[in-house]
Amino acid sequence: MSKSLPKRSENYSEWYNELVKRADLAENSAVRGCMVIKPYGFSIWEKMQRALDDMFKETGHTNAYFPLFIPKSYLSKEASHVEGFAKECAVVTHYRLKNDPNGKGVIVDPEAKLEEELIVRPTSETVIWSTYKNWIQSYRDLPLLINQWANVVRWEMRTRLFLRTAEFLWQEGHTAHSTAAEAIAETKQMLEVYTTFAQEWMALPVLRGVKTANERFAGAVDTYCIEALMQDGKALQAGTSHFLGQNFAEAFDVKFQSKEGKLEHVWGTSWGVSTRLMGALIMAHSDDNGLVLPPKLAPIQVVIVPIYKSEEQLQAIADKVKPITTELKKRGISVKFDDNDAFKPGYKFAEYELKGVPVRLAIGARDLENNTVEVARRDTKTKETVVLDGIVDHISDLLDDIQLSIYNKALAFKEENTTSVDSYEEFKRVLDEKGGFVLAHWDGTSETEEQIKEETKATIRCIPLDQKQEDGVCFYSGKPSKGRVVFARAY
RNA sequence: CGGGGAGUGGCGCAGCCCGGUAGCGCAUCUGGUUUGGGACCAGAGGGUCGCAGGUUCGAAUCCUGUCUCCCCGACCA
Repeated sequence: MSKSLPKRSENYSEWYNELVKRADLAENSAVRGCMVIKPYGFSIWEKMQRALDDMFKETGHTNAYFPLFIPKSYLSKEASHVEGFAKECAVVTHYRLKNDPNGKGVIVDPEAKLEEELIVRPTSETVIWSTYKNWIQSYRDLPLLINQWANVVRWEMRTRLFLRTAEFLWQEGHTAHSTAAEAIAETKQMLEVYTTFAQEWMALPVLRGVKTANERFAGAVDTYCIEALMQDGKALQAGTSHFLGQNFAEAFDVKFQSKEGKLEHVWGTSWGVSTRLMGALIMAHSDDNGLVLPPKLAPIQVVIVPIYKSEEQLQAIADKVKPITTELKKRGISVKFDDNDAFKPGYKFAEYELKGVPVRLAIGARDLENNTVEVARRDTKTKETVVLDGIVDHISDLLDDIQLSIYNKALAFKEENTTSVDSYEEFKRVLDEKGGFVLAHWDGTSETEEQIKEETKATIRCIPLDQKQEDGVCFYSGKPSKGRVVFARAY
């Protein structure tokens, strides 16, 4: 195993794959397309879950759990929904194994065929709406605001750790409302929640927008999304929030009696983010030395590496460090004192850089003498020697500073890599030479969008929510347009 | 599903063309010296070479079949 990572500039995707494995985030499993999320990677996901879950609760949602299996007939109830997922569903056909009569392990018992096949959920709208039918009778039962944390399966042809795996973890919110306006407000509210989470926790600036008909969730009236920009200039959809209209209510016959006594279909939303966010986090901030984690999501925020020659020195350092770690923990800062004797300091420095620990303290004999500590920050790779008095405040401020400066760096990158173009030539040139978000006028037709996709591999990421109304002409067809949309090559 | 590549100790690879009973680096274990940016020395353990057939006195190596994984395309959060 070579010591250094591949360079981003030389082979971005190899850099990503190696980083994920070397930083102990995840690995490929024995099952094709499925990943094992390793403890270090999972603790980052847990931090994401915690922050998001708190925000969901704060906005009135409660968690519940619905089954992994969906009767096949459910999927066919909403026409566009089936069409969207049919090609990538795993199907359970039998419920029993038996010993192979030829003595070669076990075989599927042909006697145990299911009357109706079960689909492993690719998303849960259908089971959930079939349940909501029983839960909703009156306007008094509304709104129904539910989230679930679950795994889902989409049988992908080509997979990549975190970015696209056959099984992945996510949360899916499913809400029911008595009016369209209220459901739309919910859809937008959750988009705001995702935006806040991405920006404040992941330090990831995002674009908010609406998907075009082509990119819309199968079964939705409108799909809202947040889009982030990765360091290689490709866009990544980081979260989606769907206004479902009455599509699923009609398909599953979910009606409520209004105050006026009328029977009406309810209005729905669904929204989700997945372990894909891990991919976004990695690709947005990390460098050729390894992960760069925003302090708010780092499993270990501060690591302390002792530098010593003897047991006595180590003990002296440990004594010096003890009150600091106690005080840091009291403030909710996670800290690790790495006194493992099996590795030298240099090894540890490299290791914690690879793992993206935001702040590293090194303390040795020199520091004991001078009452100082060496403070190194991961994001800028800078080091300074600081006196121990007031070190806890210093670290606490430093973590805030790192969180902010990672965000600002990503924001500057996003702005530098957002380009407005007015001709097809320019469009193609920017895509090939620079990448990033490309703002351009589009005539609003699916035909144009599809042809552009076919010719350039770029898709419309979204119609931005803050779109400026300006008259222009579509760079592809020359037809009139009312505003610019965001194109990019995407993950 | 098309096109390419690869399966050999835990990991990364060499050996295969030209058959002779398996080797290197990292990791692991033991002992010692080390410790301010990925330590060094000495010793040790660990592989029926993806699987199944075949050729041969003899197969990691040649032949046939088969399975799996990875990369590139079409599909997708």
